Amino acid sequence: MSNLISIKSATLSEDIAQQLTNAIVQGDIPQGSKISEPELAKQYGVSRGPLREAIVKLEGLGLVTRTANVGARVIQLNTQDMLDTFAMREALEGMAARLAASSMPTDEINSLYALLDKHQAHLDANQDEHYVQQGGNDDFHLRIIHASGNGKLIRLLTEELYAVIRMYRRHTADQRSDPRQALREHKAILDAIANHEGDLAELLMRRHISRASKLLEQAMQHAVATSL
Amino acid sequence: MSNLISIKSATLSEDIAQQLTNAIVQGDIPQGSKISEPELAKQYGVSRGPLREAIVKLEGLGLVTRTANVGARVIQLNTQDMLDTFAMREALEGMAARLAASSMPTDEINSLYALLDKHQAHLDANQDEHYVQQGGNDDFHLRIIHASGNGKLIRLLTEELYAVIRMYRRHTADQRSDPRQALREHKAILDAIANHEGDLAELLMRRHISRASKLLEQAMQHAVATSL
DNA sequence: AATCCTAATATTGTCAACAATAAAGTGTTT
DNA sequence: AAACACTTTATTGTTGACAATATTAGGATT
Repeated sequence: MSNLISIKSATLSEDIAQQLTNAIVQGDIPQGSKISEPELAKQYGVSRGPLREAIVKLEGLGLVTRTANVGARVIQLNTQDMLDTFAMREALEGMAARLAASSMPTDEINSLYALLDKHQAHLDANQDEHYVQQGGNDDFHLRIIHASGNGKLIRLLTEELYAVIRMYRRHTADQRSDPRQALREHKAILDAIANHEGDLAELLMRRHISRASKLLEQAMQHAVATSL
Repeated sequence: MSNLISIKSATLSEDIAQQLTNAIVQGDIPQGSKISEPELAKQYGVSRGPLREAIVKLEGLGLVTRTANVGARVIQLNTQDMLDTFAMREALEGMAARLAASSMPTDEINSLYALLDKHQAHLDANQDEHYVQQGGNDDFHLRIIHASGNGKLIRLLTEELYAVIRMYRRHTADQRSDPRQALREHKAILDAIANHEGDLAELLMRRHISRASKLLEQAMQHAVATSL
C-alpha cells in the first residue's frame, strides 16, 4: 500500500532503503516503533535478505537503532539530539557557505537568485505557506552545500545527515517558523557569497541555522509540555 | 590467517565488520583491491550473509565503495580526499575543543595531562618514536572529542569518520611528522581547555589539524612523485 | 593481428529454510 | 494476588541454493 512512487533501482535493497527512508522521514512509520522484518518484507513484497540490508543502511544513516537479537527501532526525536545535530550543522554548513563564497561560479549564483525569487513568488501567491523543498534541487541549503566543492562534506551532509535533519524540519519546524524571515536570511547569505565574502557568509549561515535551532527547541519543548 | 585477535561479538556480522575494518586500516587488505565475497567468507569461516552485512556497514563508514552487480572495492586514498576530510576535521574537532573547554571536568583534565606526560616519557625513552595511539583510550584527539559532550558529534567523529582518518595517519603521517611538535601542540590545546578558553582551544585545534594536513599533503605528493 | 560477437564461467543479488535467541504466555508456588 | 519458573511462540541470525548480472575466454570476421 505504500509504494505509490516506486523508483526502480538497480537493486532491491537500494530501492527498499530509499522507500523506508522516506516512510520514516514522513512519519508513515512512527518514531520509536519497532521494525518487524517479516512484516515489512511482506509489505514491500521482498524477502528478508534485501530488507535487512536496507535496515543496516538506515542504521548507518542514524534513522534506526539496532540491538542484536532484538531488532531495529525507529529513532525517537528529542530536544537534546536536535540541539547536538544542529550544532554540528552550524559548523559544517557554515564551512560550506565559506567555501561556496570562494568558488561558486557566476551562473550558479544567478541560478540561486532565481530560486529565491521563485520562493518569494510562492510566498506571495500562497499567503506565506512554507515552500516544500524537502531534499530536492529547490533546497537552498543543499545547493550551498554542493557549491562548497568539498566532496567529503557534500557526502556527509547530503547523504548521511540530511535524512535526520529533514525529519526535524518536517515534524516541528514548519508551524512556528517565519518563511519570510528565512527567505531574507537566505538572500543575505547568497549576497555574501556573491560578493566572495567568505567570513560573512559563514557567519550568516551559522546565525541562520542557530536561529532555526532555537525555534525548533521552543516548538519541541512546547510539544512536550502540551502532551503532559 | 588474519584473526589473531578475535573479539567475540554478539553477532557474526559485527565481528566481521570489526575485523574487516582493522584489516583495511592496517593495510592487510590493500587499497583499491576488490572485495570478493566468496573468498572472504571462506577466509573468515562464515557464510556470505553476515559478510555482506559487514560490507554494507563498511560502505557506510566510507571504507569501501560498492557498485551494483559488480561488488565492493577498498577505497584508494588520495590527496584531494585527504584535504577534504581534514578540512571537515578542522571544523568538527575545533568545535569539539571549544565545547570541551566549557565542560570538561577537572579530573578528566588532570587525566589528560597525565596522558601527555606519558607520551612525553615515551618519546624520551624511545628516541622520538611515534607513540601508537590508534583508536585506543590513549588517543588525545578521541579524548577531546568525547569531552565535547555532544553525542552526535562523538558518534560522527569516532564511529563514522575515524576509521578513514586512522588510515591516513597510518599510511603516510608517521614518517614525516615531528612527534615532539605534535605533543607541544596537544599541550597548548589542553592548557586552553583547562583555562576554559574555548575560542583559543578551537583555534589551536584547527591549527594543529591544519598543520597535520599540510604535512600529509607533502608526504602524499612525495609518494606520488617517487612512484613515477 | 585486432576487433567484434558468442559461449562459458564466476560473482553478486535474492530467496526460502534452519538455528539461536528473545518475548509472550501458562501454570505453579509462596 | 504476585512472583517465579517453565513452555510455547515469534523474531532475529545464519546458512546454502537458485536467479540474474557481469566478467572472462574463445572463436569468427575484417
